[in-house]
Amino acid sequence: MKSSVDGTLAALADPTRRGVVELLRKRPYRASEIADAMATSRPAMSRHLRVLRKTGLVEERELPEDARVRVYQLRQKPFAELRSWVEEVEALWTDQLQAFKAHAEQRRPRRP
Amino acid sequence: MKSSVDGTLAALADPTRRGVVELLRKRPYRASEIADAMATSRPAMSRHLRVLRKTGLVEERELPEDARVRVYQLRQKPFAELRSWVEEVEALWTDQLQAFKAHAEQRRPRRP
DNA sequence: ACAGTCGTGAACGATTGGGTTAACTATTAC
DNA sequence: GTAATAGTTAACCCAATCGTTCACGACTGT
Repeated sequence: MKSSVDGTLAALADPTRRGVVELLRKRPYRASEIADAMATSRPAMSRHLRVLRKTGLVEERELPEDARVRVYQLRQKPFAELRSWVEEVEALWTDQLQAFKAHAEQRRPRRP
Repeated sequence: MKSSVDGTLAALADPTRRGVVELLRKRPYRASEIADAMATSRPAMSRHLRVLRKTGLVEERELPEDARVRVYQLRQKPFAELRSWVEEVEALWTDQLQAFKAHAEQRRPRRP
């Protein structure tokens, strides 16, 4: 059973791709703009965008007035899934602390 | 400027390490228990735990009654930071959609 | 038709990352 | 004391990944 966040985390692990995500927070950008903004070559960026597409983090559409350019835009679903995964992990802390205290108290410190 | 989440995401990108995190949600475990649970060798797990330690995702402590064993436990801070990063990205969607609609409307479809 | 632009794909090289086995240290048990 | 255990470190191998350059197909403008 592979979690739905595993592709997302792998995609976001790369600093360039994370930069793309942060860029696309503002507004949709075309591929070449993204490459320029991240100071990477277009072939390299093309592959990064492919990864982001396959994991569903971004969505591509065609610009109506110029069929050569592809405009990229964020998709919310993977982020929502990632957030709920993190929240799930975080949810256990109070219990975790209780368990730790309970464990620590039943042990006596060893002598120095 | 490197974000505080970049180490976190890199650490969580590996399935084994993510498995460790999910295991540690329940309670603290000792290193060898973790290795057994993930079905990986102890040296391999040792290195994974080192990564998790350096990024602050886990915390190591010594077992009082046996100084050989190291018990690992989650730390909340990086998860909180990751969650707030995701929330920041998510926060822009309504604006994003508005921007998209505005953009789309000012363009007329090209002729077939 | 021709030149220029947008983006992708392919082939190469370099780097990184994870796994393995084999020492090695520190601690505990006998 | 010696033997056994917990965990890490070191040296090596293999696979995946990222960037580059070059070539290509699709489209646009003139």
